Amino acid sequence: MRPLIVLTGPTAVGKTALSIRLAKTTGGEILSADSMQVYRGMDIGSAKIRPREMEGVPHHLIDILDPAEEFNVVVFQKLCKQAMEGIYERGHIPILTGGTGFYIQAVLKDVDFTENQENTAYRRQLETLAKEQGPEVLHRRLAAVDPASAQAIHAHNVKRVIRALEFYQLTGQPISAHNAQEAEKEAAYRSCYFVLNDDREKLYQRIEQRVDRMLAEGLVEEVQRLMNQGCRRDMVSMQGLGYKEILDYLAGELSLEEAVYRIKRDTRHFAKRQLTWFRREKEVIWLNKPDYGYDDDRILEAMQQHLRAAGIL
RNA sequence: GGAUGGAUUCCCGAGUGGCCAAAGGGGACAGACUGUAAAUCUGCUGCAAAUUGCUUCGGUGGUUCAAAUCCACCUCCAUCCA
Repeated sequence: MRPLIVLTGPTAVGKTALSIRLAKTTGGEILSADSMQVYRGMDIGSAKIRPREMEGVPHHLIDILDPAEEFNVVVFQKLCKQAMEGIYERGHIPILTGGTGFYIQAVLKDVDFTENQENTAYRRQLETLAKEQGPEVLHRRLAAVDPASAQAIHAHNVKRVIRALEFYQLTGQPISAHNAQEAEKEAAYRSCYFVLNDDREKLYQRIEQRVDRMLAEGLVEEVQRLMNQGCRRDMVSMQGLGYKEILDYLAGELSLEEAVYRIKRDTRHFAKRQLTWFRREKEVIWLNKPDYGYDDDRILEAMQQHLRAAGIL
């Protein structure tokens, strides 16, 4: 199996800085597993690494799309696999860095999304149905064709109910069966899955500070610029934390103070969700910063030990 | 100094004699997640190993079978009059 290093963790723990050092010591190239840093012009709010901070380490999947373009796991997986081929050809080790656990899973386990396309028209139809007649209608429909999914997905979770219905409509098979099958997959690479973490309190402090810094660096101006380019709230890119709230502020629907409060709060919530995801993933190697005295040298050393044990170095 | 209004569980805020460990919201915490994932959704939140018990609604003391709810005094806050 080919080698793959994963370095992830909740937002604002300090993944980026560590990833550069890791890349330099392992001769790796970085693949960004981030749903927002793919977009050009979204730099401040997505905490994107600056070119000079890359220190010559090649980065992939950053600045590859316009904010008006759609992005999702399938696109990510495809682009990521492509980029990895190039990295292997160069004899380097790919380092998957970023906070989107779902994307990491898609690559690491090589989850199969290919057997169906998305059906936008059918989706829209279901969406309006849910809006007009309530989410239970869709859920009942799902129960009729795929009881296992109906059981597993809460009726209020319209997005996932729709996806399950769409899958059935496209393939004639229940998505629950497909998911169960994919869930059994093991890692498709010789890998180490590192999760950098910190005490919750510290993490929340870092989040607050980072949001304040974003404002000071001109987040409002950045969003204003995107708005002038025609970015609107219903775009996938504008669902990003910091973007949707500032957009509301610029539309006069929120005071700046309220917008900032929400960005901080929702980023905390997000960090919690990330942690929940990583806890569920098996085989992850937790790197708690306080355990290493907040010393990146020591963390790096521990990572190298794991990499050697796994036969990656 | 006087008048009036207020003090509720982490926060905001309902509750005016029993159906109140106390609505609702927020936060915190926990979880789900296989084509929007920085999205979407769920659970839980006084303590104690039970449908049981214990401690809570500014403080103290009373009335009552029964008080967060009524009475007295006290403390603090707000507004108004001096």
